[in-house]
Amino acid sequence: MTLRTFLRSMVAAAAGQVARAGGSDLPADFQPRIDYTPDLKFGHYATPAAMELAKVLKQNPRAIAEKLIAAIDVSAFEKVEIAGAGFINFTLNPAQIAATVTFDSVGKWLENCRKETAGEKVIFEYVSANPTGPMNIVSARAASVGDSITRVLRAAGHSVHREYYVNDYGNQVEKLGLSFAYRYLQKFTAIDLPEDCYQGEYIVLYLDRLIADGKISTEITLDAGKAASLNRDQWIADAAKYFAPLGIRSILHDQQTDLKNFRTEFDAFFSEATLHEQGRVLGIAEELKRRGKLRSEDGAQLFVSTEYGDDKDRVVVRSDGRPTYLLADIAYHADKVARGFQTIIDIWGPDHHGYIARLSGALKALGFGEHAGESFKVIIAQQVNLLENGQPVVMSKRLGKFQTMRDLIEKIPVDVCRYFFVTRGLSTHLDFDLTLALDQSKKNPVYYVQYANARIHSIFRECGQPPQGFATGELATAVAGHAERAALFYWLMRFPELLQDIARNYEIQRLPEYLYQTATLFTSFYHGKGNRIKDLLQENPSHAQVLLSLCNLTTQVLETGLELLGISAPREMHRDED
RNA sequence: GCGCACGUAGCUCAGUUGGAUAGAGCAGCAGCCUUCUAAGCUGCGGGUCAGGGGUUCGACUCCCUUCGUGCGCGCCA
Repeated sequence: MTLRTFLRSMVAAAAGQVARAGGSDLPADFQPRIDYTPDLKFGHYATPAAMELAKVLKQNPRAIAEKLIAAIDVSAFEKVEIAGAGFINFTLNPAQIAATVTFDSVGKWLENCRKETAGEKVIFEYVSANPTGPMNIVSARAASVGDSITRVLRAAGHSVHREYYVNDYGNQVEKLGLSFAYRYLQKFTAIDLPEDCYQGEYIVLYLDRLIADGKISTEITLDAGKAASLNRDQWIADAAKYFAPLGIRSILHDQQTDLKNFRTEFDAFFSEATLHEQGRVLGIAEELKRRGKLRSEDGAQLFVSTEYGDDKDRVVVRSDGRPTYLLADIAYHADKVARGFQTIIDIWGPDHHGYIARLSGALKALGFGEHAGESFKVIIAQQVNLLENGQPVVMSKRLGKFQTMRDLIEKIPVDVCRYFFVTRGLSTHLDFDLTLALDQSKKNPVYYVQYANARIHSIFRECGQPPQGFATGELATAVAGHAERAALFYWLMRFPELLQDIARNYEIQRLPEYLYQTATLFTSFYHGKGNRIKDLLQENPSHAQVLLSLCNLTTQVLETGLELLGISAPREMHRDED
């Protein structure tokens, strides 16, 4: 259990009792807030429950706080007191901590805390870059954040399916095939690349690879003579059709490689084309029609998204009978529902926020959200301004001159990239200065966290002690009266609570922040008077053992936390001499 | 024009479903290596939380409004 859960149930029981005595019932789902005190001198946890109850009971908060305390077994605590407008501050005693946190490894502790979570069946979609070119920096941001959130969701007890949607259907696929065809023809003939082709040089690189690998069929293969004599339009049409799936496959393959190198894992890559092939895209239009959510206009079918807060109704079937991208996306999300997911989360790029209303409207129209616990949430990953030497790097996909995710990984260590992306909330635009990231790499916060962990293992090495388990009761007793030890210990006790919070609000940036603070508190303990374990080993061996166990708890939290962020946790680090 | 975001220290950003005195890194200044790693530690300076109004015991947080920035407003994806 977490200490917070322990306190929450205690305060909830007291609040119920006080409310009943005051002649009113609390809402069935009333959960008192349990906050951290702003300073350990106020205690370990605090609750503003009396202020919340004051509204319901129409009584003075401090008077209610008195009654709440009377309903709690105060003798079990070190101290319970009322402060300010009516906060109740709790100072736990070691026996309570020993009884609540009873595990000798952080892994087992988290495993036990998972039982507090009503595990949801979650599908988390992120990155989903078009398979028509290399991934950009926003994809890298979404990859870091999405991957880390899903790891935390799992650690907190949810079942998570990680998915990547592949837009391998429609205009852009044809456009890609055409781009390959023209690039191939250009090798033998002077011909301009049409404007509606992908202009990037990467097409040529992929083409060269296909040629080198002997992947081009004899009907399409060109040589100088054939290029001069062929029916050009016919060849282009055939070649475009031939190259399209090959190009998609090659590009997707590279995207998967990049993601893997970025330590971003997916459980499935979902092909849009399969939905079309199975008739499920137009099928979902029928379903919407049955539900009275389509209307006709100029021969096209429109989804009445205005009923769900959209600016205007949106075309889902064109007048020529072809479905739009929106319809395919509706079918895709309907498929997620059909697969039994209750919580559907997408991370989208910055240019898609106008799209949320129509898609969530469509899900509502199809009945998703009518059952308790069903939710659809879109998180928008805002744009990244890439800077080099303080100057913006121009990113223009059209001109094919854009910074790719691969460039990023090649330039900057994955540990630094992932930490950097995940430290900022997704909803703000962020400046990423490549030069700065490299120049300051030695001072980068991620190294500070890793260094703290390496230091702990250095202690283990120096003391000749392999990491042992930890006994929380003994620790709580040993840290009492030592500012640095206590600050570190009670901070570590929050770890599972933090994961529970992130699993609820998806604010992943709180994890790196927490780990940084953990490193700071550890380092300050490390330098603190009387905390030098190597010396204590002779002077006071039992004391040394307890402090080693505090170190062990710290490293387990750091290593688990870094793992959740996909960042390595080296146990030995050495400075490069420059 | 309409819609959705964002605006916090010189710079980049945190700020727990509204909670006690608004924080960190970088940059700046002053100290600290016979020490389990100085990739470190200690201290200092730095803020009308874009402006104004409202809601309440309490607002960086919620509502309204003004200003600024970004994005979206296709029978493209």
